[in-house]
Amino acid sequence: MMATDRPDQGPARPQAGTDTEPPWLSDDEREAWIRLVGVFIKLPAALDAQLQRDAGISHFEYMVLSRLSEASDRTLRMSDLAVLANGSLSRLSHVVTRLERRGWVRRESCPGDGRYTNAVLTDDGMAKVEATAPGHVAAVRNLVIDALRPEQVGQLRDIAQAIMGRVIPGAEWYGQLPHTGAPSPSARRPA
Amino acid sequence: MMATDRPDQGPARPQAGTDTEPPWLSDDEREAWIRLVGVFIKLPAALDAQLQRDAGISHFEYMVLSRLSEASDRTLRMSDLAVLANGSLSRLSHVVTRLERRGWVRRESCPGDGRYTNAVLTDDGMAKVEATAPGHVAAVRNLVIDALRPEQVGQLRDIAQAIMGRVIPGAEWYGQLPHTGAPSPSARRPA
DNA sequence: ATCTATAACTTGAAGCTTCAACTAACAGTA
DNA sequence: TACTGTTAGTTGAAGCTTCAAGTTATAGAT
Repeated sequence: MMATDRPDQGPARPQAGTDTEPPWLSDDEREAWIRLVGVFIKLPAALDAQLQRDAGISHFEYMVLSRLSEASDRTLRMSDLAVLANGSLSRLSHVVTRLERRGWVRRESCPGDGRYTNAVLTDDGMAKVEATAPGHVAAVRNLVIDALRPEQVGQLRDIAQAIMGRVIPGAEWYGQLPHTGAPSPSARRPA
Repeated sequence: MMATDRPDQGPARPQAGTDTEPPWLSDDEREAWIRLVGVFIKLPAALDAQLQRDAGISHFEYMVLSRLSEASDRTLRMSDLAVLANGSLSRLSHVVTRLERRGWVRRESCPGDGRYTNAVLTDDGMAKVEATAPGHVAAVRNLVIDALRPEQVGQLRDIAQAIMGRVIPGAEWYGQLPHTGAPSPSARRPA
């Protein structure tokens, strides 16, 4: 079998800019990679399935509601919320429109600086989050946490952190606990 | 702050069927989880971006072409290919239609059992994979492998394997090297 | 032989995300 | 005051995935 029959591995020659790197993945690396691909395809689908079935919302919608519920005054700027929910501003805008129609979120133009828009979680939205959280956490525990030995949880944290450092260059803040780091600044009005 | 303000954590009471489980995630668990969420949202986007920019195909399309290129006679049953590429049969069918239009794949009704359809990689398709693989492997290396210490690669393999065991119950085969396990049986004709 | 059940696959519609404009609001400058 | 540039956010279209329904081909039963 030719080397080119192993396309998950790489070329016979290194890429430009990576002249010191081994060209292919080793068997160990390849195995880890293929399994990681399985995880990042199937796990989101499993989470979406649980949330859709039990609460009629997507995982992204859940994250939006969840992040808002954690914020002071249940309020966050659209652009801050987009970062916290791991989505683009455009995606968030569409989703907030849908959440607004369902009565869980409302938009407010930021007093003092009309360029900013705040998303605010309504009482109904808060109730929705509270009703949905238990099942979601149970799913996370069942699918991920309980599958791991205690020391693997720490390993996963470090590995995920390391990958995020490459995927979003210069984002060591990633995955910081919201109540650990400062909530995104000026969520309500500009300084 | 009420407990319900931490919706990524869980309810004050355990879920049905998990009576012995702690109801919330611990801070360590929560941190690992939030970072994992970042990975499975941002990493696929980064891979898609690289492949789209350099080759004009999605990561799923790449996996389809790649799996076919590894198969004997570059041929795989649609349903087997769907599993190997981590997708639904419906999704695969749509994608193969697009790949057929681009001349990289063709369909063949399985001789001997017309219920099965084989997808076959054309010469153009093979050339496409060979041209695309180097850049893709470089991206995988850059975004994931090189971000990890050697021992973390093995940890990642085990962790991903453990999670897949929960996400796809009874799928310990997951992430097996294609050339290690037998290729999906009767890819070309029924027994 | 026919009839039923089932598995593989396809298809069209609906919904969501992405992408590329486009608008709005403000800061800085003259 | 007007002009320019920048950033936040919105919007519509295009493309992809999902979902449910429909086809086709075969095995098994009568």
